[in-house]
Amino acid sequence: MRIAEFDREKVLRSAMTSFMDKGYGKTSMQDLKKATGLHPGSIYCAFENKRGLLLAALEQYRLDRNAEFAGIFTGQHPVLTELKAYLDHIVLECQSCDASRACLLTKALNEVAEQDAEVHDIITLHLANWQVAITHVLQQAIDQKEITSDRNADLRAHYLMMGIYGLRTFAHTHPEGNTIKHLADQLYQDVCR
Amino acid sequence: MRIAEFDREKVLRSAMTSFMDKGYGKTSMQDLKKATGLHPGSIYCAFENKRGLLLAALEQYRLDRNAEFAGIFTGQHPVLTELKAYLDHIVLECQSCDASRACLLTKALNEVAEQDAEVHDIITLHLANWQVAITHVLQQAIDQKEITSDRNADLRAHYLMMGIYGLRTFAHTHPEGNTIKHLADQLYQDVCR
DNA sequence: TTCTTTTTTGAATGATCATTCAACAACTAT
DNA sequence: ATAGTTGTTGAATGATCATTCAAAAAAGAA
Repeated sequence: MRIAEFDREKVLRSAMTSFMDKGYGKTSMQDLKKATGLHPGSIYCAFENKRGLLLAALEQYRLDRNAEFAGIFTGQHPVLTELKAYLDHIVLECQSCDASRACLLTKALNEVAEQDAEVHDIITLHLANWQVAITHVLQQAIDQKEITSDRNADLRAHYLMMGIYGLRTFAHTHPEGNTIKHLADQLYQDVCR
Repeated sequence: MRIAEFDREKVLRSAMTSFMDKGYGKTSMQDLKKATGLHPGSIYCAFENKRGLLLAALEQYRLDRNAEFAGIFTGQHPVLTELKAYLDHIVLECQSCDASRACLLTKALNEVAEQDAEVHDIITLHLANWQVAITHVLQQAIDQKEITSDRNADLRAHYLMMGIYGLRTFAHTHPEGNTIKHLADQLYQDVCR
């Protein structure tokens, strides 16, 4: 027996970053070797494929995002306060040095999901789980009378997700100033109206 | 002298479709040969490059979209009526058989603009022109008292664009039913509120 | 220690790709 | 008609890429 030497999480996060920076297709095994410190053979031994590495990276991404979500929606504050904090967090992400490094899910959805049914299904499932979580949050807000019930939580969640997708794309061409912040604030108002 | 035999617009639209279907990177010259009917040498003679073909296709896309825009915003109807028709048009596009074939600009922005400054600038310019056109439309609506002036045309235009970007991404995972239509309707209300 | 099993290493492989090029064909101008 | 110019053809080129593999190294079991 022999135990693998590398730190799986570190490797997966490096791969994630590479895939987000250059896209899956343009990230060569050499890039991945440099980024992860793993030689080609090791990658194939551990993940079977370049595609297998993507799948593993997507899973790690999901875990990280879930942890982030849980760290914000702790239930210690009013739901709407936490929702606002969540949106502010996303705004900061969009405004960060490299906005194009945003959301591996969306990126992979655009690039590879169209040609790979399994990847499509995985990403769709992740996004569906995210939607369920957001719907749950908004339902709580309705239950606690923080927002009215004349539009149900599902509709509001759909709209919020649409807005977040749009924010990220918009940020590609408007990284400067606080346009993103303004848009996020209005999105918040429209979702909670 | 000798005149090129192919129909430039047809060739560019074929290339556009290929790039939208498979992405720029995964569209091989063989794919382009099949799609356009042009042999590699002819493509290089006419467009210098695969990249040159992308630039030409982007320009054709811009022309087509401008024509489409002008065809809807004719000034023959109230501005808001035309805006609603525009959004309905986009909804149909999102719901069409292959929603992933949407917007070459957004697709190229995600895939190649990050690695190619010139492509980035071209796309950013196109999107900026689109934004100016939408702002103009909304300013007309304000001038004609169809909507209030308590939020200016620029803010409304930004929000509308964000929403349209979001709709397209959302459609990738929710092609079914009329979710997209509902979202577009609410977007319309929020922009015009 | 010695054997067995698994990982690591990095060069080799074969496929695919964008691009080039030289021969050829078509059109214009004289 | 003919020369000159330019588009077309499609095979050849060289680079890049994911993947494989055989040898070496490491770690636990005996």
